[in-house]
Order: sequence, then structure tokens, then C-alpha cells
Amino acid sequence: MTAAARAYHHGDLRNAMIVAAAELIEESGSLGFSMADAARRAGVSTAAPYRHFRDKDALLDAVAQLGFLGLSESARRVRDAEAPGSIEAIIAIGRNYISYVTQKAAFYDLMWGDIGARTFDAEGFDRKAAAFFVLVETLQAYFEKQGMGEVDVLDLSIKLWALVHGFSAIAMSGKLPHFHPGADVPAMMEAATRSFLRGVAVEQQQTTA
Amino acid sequence: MTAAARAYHHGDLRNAMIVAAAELIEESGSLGFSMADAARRAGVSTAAPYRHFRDKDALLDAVAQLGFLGLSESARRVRDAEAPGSIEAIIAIGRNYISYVTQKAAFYDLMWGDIGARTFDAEGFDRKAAAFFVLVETLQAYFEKQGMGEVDVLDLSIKLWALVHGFSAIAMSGKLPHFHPGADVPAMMEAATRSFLRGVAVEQQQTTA
DNA sequence: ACATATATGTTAATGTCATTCACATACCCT
DNA sequence: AGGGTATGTGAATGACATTAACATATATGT
Repeated sequence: MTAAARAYHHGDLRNAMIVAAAELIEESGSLGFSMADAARRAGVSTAAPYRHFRDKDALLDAVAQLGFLGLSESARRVRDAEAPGSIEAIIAIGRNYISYVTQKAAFYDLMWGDIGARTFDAEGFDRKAAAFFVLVETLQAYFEKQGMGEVDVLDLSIKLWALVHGFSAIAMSGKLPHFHPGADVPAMMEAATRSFLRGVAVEQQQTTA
Repeated sequence: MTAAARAYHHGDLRNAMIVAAAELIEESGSLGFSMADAARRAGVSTAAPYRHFRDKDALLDAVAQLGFLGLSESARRVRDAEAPGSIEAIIAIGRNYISYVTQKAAFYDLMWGDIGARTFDAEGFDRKAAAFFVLVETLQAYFEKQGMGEVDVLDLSIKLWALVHGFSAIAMSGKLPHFHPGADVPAMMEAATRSFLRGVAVEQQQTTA
């Protein structure tokens, strides 16, 4: 490829746009994001991106895909750093979730906002839901080790997901200091997770007894 | 006021704009909402609303205020329909939260999105946080009735808030059926709340014993 | 090699929006 | 009545999303 060729044909505009969009959203939030800005950052005309993305939402969806991928990969990583079947493995996934969406605030909106929801179709399901299944596996291992193989792991996974997600939302909204100055969100999530699992264990004992 | 007067001076444009905005957001979501649309619905020029709202965000914030007000009022109402100090009163608040934000999806984004967070200043705190304090009161009554007056009610309120909010977010995203077809979100929230409170009670017994 | 189809860019529209400015009209107080 | 203030209007401005018509590079088949 000649220099002139590179000047005209970008060569990898699709990825360049995703990177530019991710950067811009990281800097200024997903609300004010504009296709034109991203195109400028990628060094192309404002019309060029439309060769690669149907519209703005399609680009944002691609950025969200990156977010889902990073989330599931980091979940697996922190989980595998703990003892298999330990409660610490479960908590590590929760801490990672909070830290991931808090630091990558940009992705959060995309994952949970209108766009994320709208594009959550059967096709992209596996990629987007991968992180959830890491949690399911981990809970499964935990309950088996506890001799509680008969619990409904999927049901409990959703409940824990809700709990952790709720803490993330609260942390991200920035509202918590108003209610509880000096609150430590990850620590509260960990304590709540332990309380919840303890309650589940007690209920399970009562059922089988 | 003459008919001509009414034709020129709207008379109550501020409120009319809030209503129009709420309706439009109800119909088409907060993402595509435009000031111009709301002005058209209110029957005025696109510039008129700027006499009453600094900018679009100020209007959306006013709409969000309505949402917070409705939430705390309904929370109090459903709570008062249950026996004071009962676990059912706590659960009623949770069910109301889920149902409120699910049905008024419009408000949800405003309350939890960028706009809601940005405008959550000290000044409007009491109005916006009223619903949370209904929960705190209710938990306080519950633990006193349980003879557990020494628990940290504020801490537990935030944990329950996170749990309920997480279920709401999951319910609203529309993703749950992908993971758990036929799942009943309020029922799961109720079960999770009971498990959590049971775990807290057990931990409390162990501490004091 | 070469011609040509295809992919990927550009520039120049169009229509919408948020916001502001200069101007017009109604309301209120004395 | 008359002047000040509140609230509207219409016309600008500048950004944006998206599309259309056109240009150039790349790939492919002969």
C-alpha cells in the first residue's frame, strides 16, 4: 500500500472508529458522543464511517461488545485467582464487576442503557452474557463444595447479579456519599453477599431437615 | 384573560412543558426526546420554553423531580397498608419500587441516568431521597420489633436498596427472559430479601451470643 | 498486464435540533 | 393611563445524523 493509498483509504477504519468512539466516550460520557467527533478523531470525513456502521447505534453497539468481552475475561481471571468453590471466588467476581463498570463508566451506559438493551438479540447473546455464565459456574462449584448441590443455581445467580449490579449502579450514580458518607461499596457488597448466602444456606437446611 | 391573550401567552407553560415532556418520554423514551417536540406539543414556538428552563437538562430535571415525588408517595402508601414493623412492609416497598420504575420507564433513565446524577445536589436532596428514607424508617421499625435494635439500619437500607434496584434494572433491561424464561422478578426480589434478612439475623445472633 | 467490479473514501446536500437574539405582546402595579 | 416586567414569536447560528452523487483504491478474473 502506498502512502497516497493510506491517505485516501484508511485501511482499518472500522476498528479505528471503535477505538475513537471508546476513547471519546471514556473522556466525555456516552451522552454527548457524536459520530462526527469520532470520525474527526479517526481522521476521516463524517460520511466515511457509514461504510462500516449502519448508524450511530451500530457503532455504539460495537463499543459495547468490547465492554462485554472485557467484563467476562476479567471475571474469569479474578475468579481463577481464588480457590475453586470458595466464597472468595464469588466475591471476587462481584468486586470485579463493580470495579469494571465504575472505572469504565463509558461502557456502563452502553451495556445497560437503551442501546444495550435494544441490541441484546439472540445473535449476540453468548458474547454479551458470557460474564453471567462465569458467575453461574462459580456458584455451582461453591454449592457443590458446600454439599448443597440441589439448590437452584441459576435462580441464585440472578439474585446475586441483581445485588452486585445494584451496588454498581449506586456507586456509579455518585449518590451514595449523600446517604452514607465514607461508605465502602465493595465492602458492603461483600458483606451483603455473605449475608445473603448465609440466609440461603439456613433456608436450605430447614427445607431438607 | 381574553381568548387572544391565551393564544399568545400560554399562561402555564412551565407546567405544560413538564407534562408534555413526561408524555413524550413515556411514549418514546428519554433518548430521542427533543425540546422542540415538547414545545410543539405544548403549542408554542421552540424558543418559548427557554423562558422557563435554562436548557433541556433543566426541563428533564423537573420531570425527574415528579418521578422522585411519585416514588416516595407510593412507597409510603404501600408501606402503610402493611402491618407496622412487618417484613411484608419492607417487601411492599420493594415491589412498589420495581413496579414504579418498570411502568414509568421514562422516569428511570432520568432518575438514574447522567441527568439525574448530575443534578443530585444538596439542594434537591430531600425531595429526591425521600423514598430512601421511607425504607430506612420501615427497616428501623422491623428490627425494633425483632428485638434487633442494635443493627446498623442505614447500612442495611443501602444493601436492600441495592438489591431491589438491581432487580429493577434487570427487569427493565428486558434481558432476564434470555437467562431465565418465565422468571418472576418481584417474586425473586421477595425471596432474595427474605434470604438476606435471615442471613443478617443469623449473623446478629452469632455476634451477640 | 488489464479491465472491471467492489470496497472505501470525499464533498455537498437535507432536515432536525438546541440555543440565542431582536422584537412583540400581555400582565401588573402605581 | 403608563411604564416595567414577564412571556411569546420568528429568524438566526452552528452542530449533528444521514444520504446521494461522485472519486479512487483494491481485488479478481481473464
